[in-house]
Amino acid sequence: MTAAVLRNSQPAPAKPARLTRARRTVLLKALADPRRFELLEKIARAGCPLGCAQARAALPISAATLSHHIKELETAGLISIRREGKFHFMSLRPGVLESLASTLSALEQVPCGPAEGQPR
Amino acid sequence: MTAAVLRNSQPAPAKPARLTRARRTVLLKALADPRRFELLEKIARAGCPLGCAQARAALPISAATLSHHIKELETAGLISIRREGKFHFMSLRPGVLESLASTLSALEQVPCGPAEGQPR
DNA sequence: TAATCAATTCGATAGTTGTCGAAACGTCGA
DNA sequence: TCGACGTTTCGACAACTATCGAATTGATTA
Repeated sequence: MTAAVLRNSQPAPAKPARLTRARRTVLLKALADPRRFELLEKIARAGCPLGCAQARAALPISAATLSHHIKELETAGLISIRREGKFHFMSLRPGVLESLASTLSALEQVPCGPAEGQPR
Repeated sequence: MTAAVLRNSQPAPAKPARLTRARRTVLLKALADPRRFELLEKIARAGCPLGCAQARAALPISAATLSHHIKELETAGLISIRREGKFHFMSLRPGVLESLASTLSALEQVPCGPAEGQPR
């Protein structure tokens, strides 16, 4: 926990590898499906690599659909999969969400117009 | 201008109003279309409220499509529109992208496993 | 080798959505 | 009041995608 907190307490000084437009779109599309996001949440929250069976148990979808979503997340570069025999374990790829988040935040830095707070 | 700078210089101390799942999905869907994102970028970068005509000039789409995208962005709560006579001016709604960004970043705070940096 | 199990792929389907042209609506100026 | 213009709505269409059951692949075990 301390390590995580430390990593977090440094204000992440804006180096998360700028995203191309195409990549940004791919990421956003991958995240825009609610079930897929939920899956990603499970993977992220698990901390340790998550097995497909566990994912399966957590989501009310068929194996085929789960496989589809996993492939999407992997293709988008959001997760990586370690394949061990017939089991596959998924883990969050570090830094990717960070990059996207900072891309989004960057848009908020309005350079000029102060008035449009409540245009009402 | 000073007001905006001030508001911006405070580091937005991490309470950007937690998003519900539904809202998060709506936002992600709204951002996941490349043209719509581009439009949002234009609005954000313009600083001052952007007229439809300017948006129109900047994007290679028909008026109908533009209107559609504008509605999507407004429905998602990403922009607000000031309607003055026959002209409409769009501006970024402050804080929304921030909320989403922090939601995404929050997923990266792995609680336990520090080792899966490169599962290789 | 055969059976079993995990995961993927295939084929199909339903729902969503980005796009446009045409028509409609609202506002402004003549 | 009329016409011009900016924006929206309507209707339609094409492309995409989430979903599933069934068939397949690949690995483990009997």
